[in-house]
Amino acid sequence: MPELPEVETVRRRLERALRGRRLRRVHVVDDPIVYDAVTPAAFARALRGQRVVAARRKGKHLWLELDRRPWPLFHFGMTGWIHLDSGGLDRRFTKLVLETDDGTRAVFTDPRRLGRIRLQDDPPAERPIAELGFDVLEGVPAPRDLHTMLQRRSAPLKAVLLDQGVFAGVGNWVADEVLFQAGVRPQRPASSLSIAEVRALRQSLLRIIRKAVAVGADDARFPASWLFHHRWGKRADAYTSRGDQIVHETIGGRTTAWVPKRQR
DNA sequence: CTCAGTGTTCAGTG
DNA sequence: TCACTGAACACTGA
Repeated sequence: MPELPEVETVRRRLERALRGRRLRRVHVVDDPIVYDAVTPAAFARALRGQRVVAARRKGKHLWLELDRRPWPLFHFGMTGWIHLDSGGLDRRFTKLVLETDDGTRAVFTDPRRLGRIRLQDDPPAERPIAELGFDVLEGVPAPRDLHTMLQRRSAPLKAVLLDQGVFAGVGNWVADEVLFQAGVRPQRPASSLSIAEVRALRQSLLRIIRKAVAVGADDARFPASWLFHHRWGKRADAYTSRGDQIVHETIGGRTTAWVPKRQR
């Protein structure tokens, strides 16, 4: 379930587990779809024996800084993940295992194979990270600047929130939660928002991202008032904690859960 | 058997 | 070129 809060949570775990450690073993699985523009063998060769300096992230992309380039870069797609607790994993979906000199293991898995493993000399300067907009944890523009950016976009706000070239790290659940908490209808043209609405949207975004990251993306610890707890399973009897009805429709090409009574 | 899905990319259109 | 839309990708689980 990888949107920014989930990826940031993995980044922090990886940094704690791998920082300063040497990669003793690199086990790769032959998968020409998940390994993008690099063969698994070449990927393994580049990593083996290197020391991990840091774990970095921008938007939903995660990479390891090693003491020698190139560096490994990960994107999780819809179903990818990196596990540090390798117990109970379904071996069918394992694409990569990194083992450090102290025996720690990090396992990349992805059943649906929409995730990507890459090898790059300078990830922030190369595609796809170079094409990202601002990271919604690190650098959301001031309300006036954000308003100016949105003025130029006629697409539904939901679609613009999902545009990684603008809001890097926002995914389907975060977008719906932001729109719900800001009280804005998802189908509104982005250009139609007033400065006051942009301010509310921005505040909701910051609050949601910071809270989700603070609780380690553990949804059981998301506030009870969040739409998140009620949005799953397109059931006609879905209601918010305040008893308002939730509707589901496709907006911006994605299933969108929203509350007509609260969003204008 | 059918369909939805916490994402991205590409083709087609205006 | 750019913005926008919808389909494609790939696969599991309900």
